[in-house]
Amino acid sequence: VSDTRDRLIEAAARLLDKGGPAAVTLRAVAERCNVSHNAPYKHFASKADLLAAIASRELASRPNTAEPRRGDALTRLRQLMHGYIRWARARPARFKLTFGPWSQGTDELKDAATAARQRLVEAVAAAMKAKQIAAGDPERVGYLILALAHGAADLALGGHLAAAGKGKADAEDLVDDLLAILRRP
Amino acid sequence: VSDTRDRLIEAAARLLDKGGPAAVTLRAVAERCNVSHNAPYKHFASKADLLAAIASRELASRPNTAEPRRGDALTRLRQLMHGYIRWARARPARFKLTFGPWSQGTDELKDAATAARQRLVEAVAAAMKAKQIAAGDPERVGYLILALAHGAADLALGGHLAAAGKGKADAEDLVDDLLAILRRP
DNA sequence: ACCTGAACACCGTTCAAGT
DNA sequence: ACCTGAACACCGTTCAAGT
Repeated sequence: VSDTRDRLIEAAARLLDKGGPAAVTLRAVAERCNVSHNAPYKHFASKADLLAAIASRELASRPNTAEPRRGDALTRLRQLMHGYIRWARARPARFKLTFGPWSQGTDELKDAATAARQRLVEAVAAAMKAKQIAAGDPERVGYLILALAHGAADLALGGHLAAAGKGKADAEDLVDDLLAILRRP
Repeated sequence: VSDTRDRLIEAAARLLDKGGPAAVTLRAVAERCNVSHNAPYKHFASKADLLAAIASRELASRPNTAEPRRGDALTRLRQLMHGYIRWARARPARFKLTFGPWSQGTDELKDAATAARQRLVEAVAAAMKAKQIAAGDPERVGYLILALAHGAADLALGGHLAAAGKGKADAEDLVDDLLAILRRP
């Protein structure tokens, strides 16, 4: 609602991208918005509250932009997950924050999470209907694919995935592996 | 090597479990070891160094204790991943720290990661040899299973997994789902 | 309703010394 | 080799006050 509030969130998110969690101080955020160092307390109860607002906005906006428009059901599902991984790689600090201890709490964030999950489940159901992957509970299979993409992205960020030699696989490869396995024989 | 060094790491890990990352201050760690508030600097170059030491020790010790002794190859593989998830749930702060920005760096940590990965690949290869899961590259399939377990555990910690109704699945269920899919028909 | 300035307790880090 | 005590700049948070 408040203009300053939005600017504070944006400035904080930008500091997060630039210098990691340690760079996000209320003083630096305030300075970047040309307000006094404790003006943020008029918009957020605490620093944790500001971080939660970033996570909430991120979860609400990110999956929408990554939504593909064309292609068959399986292709759309695949692109949805590749978009998820691309987001994690492009904004690792926001990705970590979104699934950190701030994820509990506000209704705004819960609604965003529900909406994102719903889009995934619909993509899975469409792929099942088109008989491009084996029939089953779309919600359960959706969680399976999401958990894999999330884990692959998180491991990749820490450098725990890129092995040398024949086993070499990046996060996108692992998503494709799972989708290939889920295909009907 | 130094006795004080080990005690500092242990005290820091305990503070991490108790109050999260914010509770780990060098001053609190030092106090708990009955040394002055800057004695840690004689053993670690910085706070980040101390945190990296926790991550390293965690990665080296955890997977060993969770190694199962009995059962067929697929059962051992399953128990290995269930142990991974149990670890994440029991010590969420250590789990997050281990795969945080501290994971890069020391050789000690890289060796620990390599050893843990090797154990997983061997379990996968054994299950393939026993024809309990479809043949393939054990390293690649190992990463697939690890990424799923890791992602399921991380999402579960944030409360992003436990949905109501028919799609309900906890992290262990998702591991079992994947192993079931990987089975030969 | 929104903001400022001073102040408090705390933290990471450094430095000069001590044994 | 390992530790202490004082000091510095910085941070989250609070409070009284201003428009």
